[in-house]
Amino acid sequence: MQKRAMETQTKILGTAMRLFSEHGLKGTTVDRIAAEAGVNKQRIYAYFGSKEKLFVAALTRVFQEAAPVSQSMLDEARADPEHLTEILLRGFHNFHAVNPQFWRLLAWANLEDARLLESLRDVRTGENGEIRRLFDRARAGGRLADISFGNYLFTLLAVSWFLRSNALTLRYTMGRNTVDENSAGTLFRELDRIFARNAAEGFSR
Amino acid sequence: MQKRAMETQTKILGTAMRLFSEHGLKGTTVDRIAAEAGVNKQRIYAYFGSKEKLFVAALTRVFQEAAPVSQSMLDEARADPEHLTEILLRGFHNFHAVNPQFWRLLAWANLEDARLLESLRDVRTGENGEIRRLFDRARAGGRLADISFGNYLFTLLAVSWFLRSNALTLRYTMGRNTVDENSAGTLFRELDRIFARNAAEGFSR
Amino acid sequence: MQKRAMETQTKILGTAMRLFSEHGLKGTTVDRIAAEAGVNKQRIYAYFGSKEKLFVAALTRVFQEAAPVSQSMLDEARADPEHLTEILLRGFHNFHAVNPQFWRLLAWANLEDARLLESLRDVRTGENGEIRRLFDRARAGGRLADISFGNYLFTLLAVSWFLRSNALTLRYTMGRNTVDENSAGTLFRELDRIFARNAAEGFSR
Amino acid sequence: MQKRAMETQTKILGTAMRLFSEHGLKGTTVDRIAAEAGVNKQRIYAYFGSKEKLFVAALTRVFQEAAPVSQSMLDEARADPEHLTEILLRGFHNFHAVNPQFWRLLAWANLEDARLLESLRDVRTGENGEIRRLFDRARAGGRLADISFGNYLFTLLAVSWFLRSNALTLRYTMGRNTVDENSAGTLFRELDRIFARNAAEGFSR
DNA sequence: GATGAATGAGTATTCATTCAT
DNA sequence: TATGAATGAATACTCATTCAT
Repeated sequence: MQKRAMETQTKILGTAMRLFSEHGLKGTTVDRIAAEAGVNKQRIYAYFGSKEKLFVAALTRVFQEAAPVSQSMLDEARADPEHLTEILLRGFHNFHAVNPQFWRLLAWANLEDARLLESLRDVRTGENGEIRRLFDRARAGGRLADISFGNYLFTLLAVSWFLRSNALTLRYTMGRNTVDENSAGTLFRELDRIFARNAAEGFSR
Repeated sequence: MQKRAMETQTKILGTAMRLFSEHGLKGTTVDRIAAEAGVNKQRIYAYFGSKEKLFVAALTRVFQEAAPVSQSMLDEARADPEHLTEILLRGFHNFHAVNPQFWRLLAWANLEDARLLESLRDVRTGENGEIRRLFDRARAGGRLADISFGNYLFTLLAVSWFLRSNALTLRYTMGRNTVDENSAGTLFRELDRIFARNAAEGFSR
Repeated sequence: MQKRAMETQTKILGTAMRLFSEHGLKGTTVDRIAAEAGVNKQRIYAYFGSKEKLFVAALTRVFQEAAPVSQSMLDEARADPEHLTEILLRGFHNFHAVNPQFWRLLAWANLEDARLLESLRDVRTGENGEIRRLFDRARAGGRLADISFGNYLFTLLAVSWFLRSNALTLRYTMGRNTVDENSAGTLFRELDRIFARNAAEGFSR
Repeated sequence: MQKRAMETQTKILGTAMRLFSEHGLKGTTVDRIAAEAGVNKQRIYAYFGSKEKLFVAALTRVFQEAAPVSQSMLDEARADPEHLTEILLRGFHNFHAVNPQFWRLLAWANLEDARLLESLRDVRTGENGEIRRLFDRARAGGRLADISFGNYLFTLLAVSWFLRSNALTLRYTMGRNTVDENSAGTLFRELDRIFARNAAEGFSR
C-alpha cells in the first residue's frame, strides 16, 4: 500500500470515529464523513466496503487504542493498595472523560445493532489480569469485601459508566437529588469505604 | 375528541413507543409507524406535529406509565428490611425486564439528542420518598452502610441499568468472565451483604 | 339560505380574495383559507365546490366590486376636459393603489391558467361608454391626438398597469434610470401634453 | 467539469427555463423537471442546490441570453430615424414573441416572490445607451416629442409588455373592443405619429 | 489511487378532497 | 349547517452506493 493511500485511510477512519461516536450509524452520512475528512467519497467504499463496515472498523480501532486499564492506574493501585476501589473508580471515570468516543460508540452499537459488536470478540481490551492480581492480594490481605472478582469489577464499571452516560438522563428524571458529576469524588470514596471496611469485618468474624 | 380519533392516537402512540424504543428516532420511519399502526400517515402529523414530537410524546408516555418504584417492591422491602439492597436491585432489574422500552427510549434520547429529554423535567418518575424512608430506617437501625441516600440509590440504579443495557457489550468485551444475566442474583446478594454487613460492622466498632 | 351560512360564505370569500391575490392559486392552501377565515375547511367545498372554483368566485367578486372607471374620475374629466389623458392615467393609477387585489388576481389568472378568466366574459367592468363620450368630445374639439379610442385607452391602461405590476422588475433590470413610482406624476403630465398638443397641431395643419 | 456534466446541466437548465416560465415556481415540480430533462433528480440538487436556486439560475440565464435591444433593431432605427417609436415598439413586441420565457419568468418572479429578482441586480440587460443616443439625436433634430428619455422608454416598454402579457385578460375583461394582437401594427403606427408629430409641432411653435 | 458524475430507493412532510357525526 | 377525522397522491430533498474517467 502506498503512503498516500495510508493517509487517506487514516483521515477517513479518524473522521468516522468522531462522527459515528457523535451521531451513531444512522445519524452519520457517508457524504459528511468524506467531506470532513477531505476525501473523495468513493475512497470510503474502496477501502472499507460499506458504511457499516466502516463503523465496525472505527469501533474496533477505538477498542484497540483505548485502554480502560492504564499503567498509571495500576501503579497507583500498587502503591496504595488500601484504596483499590476508589483508585479503580477514578481511573475508569477518567478514562471515559478522556475517551468519550469509547462509551458512545459502544452505546450506539448496543442500541442500533448488536451485530456491530461481534468484531470485538477477538479484541482484548487491555488486561484485566493485573487488576485481578491486585484484587486477590487485597482479598488475601483482608482489605476487601467478600465478593467475587467478576461482580466487583462489574459494579465498578457500572458505576463509572452510568456516571458518564446518564448524567443528562438523571438530571432530567431523578430530580437532581442523585449524584451529579462534581460529587463523583464523594461517591467514589464512600464506595471505597464500603467495599474496604467490609472485608475488615469479614475477617474479624 | 371523537372515539375514532382516540383509537387512532392510541394506535400511533403504541406503535411509536415500540418502534422508537427498538430503532431510535433516526432509525424509525414515519411510514413504518403509520403502516404498522394501520393508520394514515397524515394522522401522525395532525395529532403529533412531527416525528420528533411524536418521539417526545412516546417517551413522556412511557415515563408516566412506567413506575420503577413499584408498590409490591416497597411492600417486600417493608416486610424484609434486612435485605433492602437486594430487594431494590431485584425490583429495578425486574422493572427493566418488564419495561424494556423505558431504558431504551432513554438511552436513545441520551445519545441522539439531549433536547429530547427536556420534556421529562416536569414528569415525576414515581416517588423516591418512600425508598428514602426505608433507607433512613435501615441506617438508623444500623443495618446499612455509611453512605448517603443519593449515592446509595445511584449505585443501585447504575448496577441494574448496566446489567440490562450493556449485557451484549460486556459479553463481547469483558470476555464473559464478568457477570451474565443469569448470575444477576449472585451479584445482588453479594452487594446486599456488602452494603448491609458494613453497617453492622460500623456499629460494632 | 340562512344568515349563518351567508356569514360563513362571506368570511371564506374575503379571505380567499386576500390570499389568492397574494400567493396565487397554487400558492394558497385550502387549509390556510379555512384557518384564516375561522371556518371549517369542509364548508369551502360545500359552498364553492373546489379550490379552483373558489378562485374564480374571488376573481369575479373583485371584478364586480372594483370599478376602474370611477364616478369621481369622470366628474373630474368633465370639469377639466383639457387634461383628459392625465386625469385618466391618475385615475387608473389610483385605482390600482386602492385595489391591489384587482391586478394581482388578474395577473395570477393570466399566468397560471387562462381558463380562470373565462368567467369574466359576462362581467362588465364599469362602463367605458362614458369615457368614450369624453374622448369623442375631446377629439371633436381638437384637443386630442389622432388616435382611435381603443388604442388610446389601451395605452393608458398599459402604462398604469405596468407602473404597478412591474415596479420591482424595472428597479432590478432597467437600472432605475426609468421611472419610479414617485415620478409617476411627471410621466402622466408628459403623456398628457403629448396626446393633447399633438391634436392641437393636427388641427393647425 | 466533465463534458457529461455540462450536458446534464444544460438539459436541466433548459427544461427549467421552459417549465418555470410556463407554470411558475410553485407550479413546477422538481420531479417533472428531472423527468422532462431526462436526468436524475438528484443532479438538480447537486448542481443547483434547490428548486428556488434553479429558478433564479433559469431567470438569470434568460436575462443574460435575451437582448430586448437587438442589433437589427438599432440598425433599422438608424436607417429610418423618422420612425423611431414605431421601430422600437415593433422590436420589443417581436422580442417578446421570440422570447416568451422572458416576460413570463419576470412576471412569475414579480408575483411569487420579489426576492427571486435580486440576482438580476448585477445583470445588464443589453444596452440602453445606443437607444438613448438615437433618442437624443431625434430630439435634437426636432423629430420627437418633448418627453424625457426615461419616460419615453418606459411607455414603449409598457405598451409592448401589456400587449403580450395581457392579451387574454383584455379579451375577457375589456370586451374585446380594445386592441387585439393583430391590430398591434395600427397601435404602433398611431403612437409613432403621436410621439413624432408632436415634436414637429413643438418646433413649429 | 483519486475524483467527479450518476442513480434509485427512500424520507419527512403537505395538500386537496371526502367521509362521518 | 357545522365540524373533526380520514385519505392517497404528491412534494422537496437526501442517501448509500456504483460508474466512468
